[in-house]
Amino acid sequence: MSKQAEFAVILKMNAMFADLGADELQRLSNLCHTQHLANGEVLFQKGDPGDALFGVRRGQVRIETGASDGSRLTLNFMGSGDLFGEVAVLDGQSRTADATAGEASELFVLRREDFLAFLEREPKVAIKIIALLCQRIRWQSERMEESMLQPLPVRLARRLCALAADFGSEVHISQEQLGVFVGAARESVNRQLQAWRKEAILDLQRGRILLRNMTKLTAIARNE
Amino acid sequence: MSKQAEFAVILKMNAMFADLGADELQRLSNLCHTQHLANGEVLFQKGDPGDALFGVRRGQVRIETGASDGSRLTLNFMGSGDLFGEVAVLDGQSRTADATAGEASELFVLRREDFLAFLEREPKVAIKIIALLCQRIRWQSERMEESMLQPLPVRLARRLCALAADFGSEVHISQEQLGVFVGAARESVNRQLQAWRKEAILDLQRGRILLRNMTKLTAIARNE
DNA sequence: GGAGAAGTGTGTCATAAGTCACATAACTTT
DNA sequence: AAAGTTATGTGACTTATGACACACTTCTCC
Repeated sequence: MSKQAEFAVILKMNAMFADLGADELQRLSNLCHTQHLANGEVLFQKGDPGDALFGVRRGQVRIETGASDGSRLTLNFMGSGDLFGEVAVLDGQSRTADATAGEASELFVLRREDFLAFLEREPKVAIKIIALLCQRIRWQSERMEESMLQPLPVRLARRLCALAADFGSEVHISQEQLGVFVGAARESVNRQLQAWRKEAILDLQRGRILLRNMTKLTAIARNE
Repeated sequence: MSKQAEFAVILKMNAMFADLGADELQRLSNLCHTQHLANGEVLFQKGDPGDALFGVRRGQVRIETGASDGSRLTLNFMGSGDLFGEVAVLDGQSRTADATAGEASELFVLRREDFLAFLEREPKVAIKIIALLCQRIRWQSERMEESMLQPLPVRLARRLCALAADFGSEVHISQEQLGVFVGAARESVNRQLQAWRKEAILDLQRGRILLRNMTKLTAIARNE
């Protein structure tokens, strides 16, 4: 499968472009480039000009925001097939968060200038974009509540459930990363995981978490 | 000034429609209705169908989200001239937050069906809407960081500064409301305010806060 | 295979905030 | 003006979590 066709599939999967016609999709896909990232490499930082949209071909990219004091909060975790940077590509303003490769990755890149030119040629797409943006706004609000009003066990359970949906019952992530992910200290994460291990909800290995009892975990995620 | 003309001014002020032509604006304004709310009356709740956009003609409306356990977090505080419900009116999905009148209020109402019909007639406006939505997304991200990564004094100072910008140095709000506003217990708010009073940063009265030293307050808001 | 690095397990302690329980104080209503 | 209601002030206690410190276990690389 050509690079372009692969990108078209990613676009199609991502709701933003889900109901574009095959022809529109193909013309859009033809505009893409690719880019490689080493593990830990920074793709962009807060404040950088937002001049492209990215799709993950393989690998993993963390979207995170850092407070001035160094505490970080991971907003999202993009895996194969995920798109990000839609906002920056539309309005061209600077990035609101940092993006770092969580492992060696390859990305599809759709540059702003190319995308805008496309939108100009195909105004019907603009209408669909509005719906996507609304969806994004809603998603953000939910995320907001989740991360601040809920206690750590709930946040942690939710993250694990979300990761399980992407990667199956064997989640490959360090406790440190998981800590950053839910906005908590590594030690706190560890203690909670230990407690759950004693309840046979999961098992722990170096850099890996094996989810044993998703039923209980989702119950915790729903806040009992 | 007619009701419609007044609504047109509000629309014009609110960036969403800032660069619409006077003619477009007028046709849009003609679609509005008005609605009255008593103090404490609920305009809509999370989950209600999102079938309208609102503009505050006079009064005050709180946009807040409630966790299941009853803890609440006020996301925004809409005063005269503010618009809200743009997202729901565009995608028609259910409300993501609650809206309650903070005092007796009068609202402009623009119904979804009317608005969509308008957009269909004037496709150029759709493009401008995209920019607004992007802006909204960015604003939300900032809000998110503010409210969760910062300690209470910082959040409180920021809110007071924001309120001061709207209402001057005499902010008319109860400590209870302020607590809901920054997502903290009333008592904690009180203790912090007391501490600031001892430092001559502000003065307290029943239902009222007098800001004495905005310099220090903004310093705290910037996290020292 | 030895040295170091990276990840993990756990104890102790400090601290910010929430909760509860009142005591006032200030407005409202009758 | 008496009674009730709402807003505020404050102390005592609890709890969740972060911070530090350190032991122990894998992995990796020379």
